[in-house]
Amino acid sequence: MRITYKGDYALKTILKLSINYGKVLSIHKLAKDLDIPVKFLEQILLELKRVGFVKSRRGKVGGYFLARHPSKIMLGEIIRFVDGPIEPIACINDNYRGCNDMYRCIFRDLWKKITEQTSKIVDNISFEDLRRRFTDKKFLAYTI
Amino acid sequence: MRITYKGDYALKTILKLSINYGKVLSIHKLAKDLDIPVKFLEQILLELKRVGFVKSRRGKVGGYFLARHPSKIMLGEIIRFVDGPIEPIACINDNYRGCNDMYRCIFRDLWKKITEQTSKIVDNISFEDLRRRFTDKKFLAYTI
DNA sequence: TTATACTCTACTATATTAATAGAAATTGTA
DNA sequence: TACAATTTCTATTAATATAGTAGAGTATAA
Repeated sequence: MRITYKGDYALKTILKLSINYGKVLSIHKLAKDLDIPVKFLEQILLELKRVGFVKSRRGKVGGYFLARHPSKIMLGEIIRFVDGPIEPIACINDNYRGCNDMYRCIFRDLWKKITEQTSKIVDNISFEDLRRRFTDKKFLAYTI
Repeated sequence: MRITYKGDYALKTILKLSINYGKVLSIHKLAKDLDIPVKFLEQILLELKRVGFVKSRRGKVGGYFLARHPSKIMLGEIIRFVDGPIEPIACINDNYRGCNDMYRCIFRDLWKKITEQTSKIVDNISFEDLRRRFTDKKFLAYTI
């Protein structure tokens, strides 16, 4: 697993929408507050919309909002969608189907173990959990 | 952490040299047995030599061999050297020095936890351990 | 002396990453 | 109805990383 800028942006955006659940936030507002290039965020949000994480409203008071409650969106879902599989190496995905490479097979168990451990973390934390952590930390100096 | 082809090649090469500890193997032999492009492996071995993982002998019966006993080479050392830090996201390396991005800070603990768990695996397995696993598996159909 | 092997520097092709550009469609409101 | 703010869509681009390839040079055992 490697989190790219795109993934980082997506996670921060979903968190922001979670904190503001119920409201509609414009791309411009999100991009400004999260320090993300507007046009890049635009693309990310369109993808997140197509797959059903967020919804949008056009026009004057338009913007984006979460399609589900933050408690129903797991961190791992966003990571996998934006940055691909959790696995540390590509070829583990098809479960080493037809693996006749003995050296690779020795490492296989390790990559699987790492994948399982990482998944256990990201698949058990929802954006509601993150939102709660956020408010608990009380970053009063910042504007939410 | 993401293991690239280069990293995969390096790991398999060190394992091969561990299994054949005490012998000298040529690039050609290694490349052929491990199915790695010769000139690519050449580069990788030079890097591994410069940093002291392997040593080499030139000339007619030349080749490469481990600079240390397999029990003294940890998996994580090779991974970090070839494919960089274990962290799933780049900016965690400097420990978020001067982090005034509250959204990032929320994720920070997670990336640290994932990093710690992964490190715990790769930093506690030596190539001697891997060699033992290999012989225990008794892949008799293959040529070691 | 020669065959075999490592050494070194440079080059290249492709994919991924991280954007940027601009025109079109929608919608609330004055 | 006009318009301003907003999303939508398609294309393009620049930079970097990845995965090699090429070729000339150096060392060494027999």
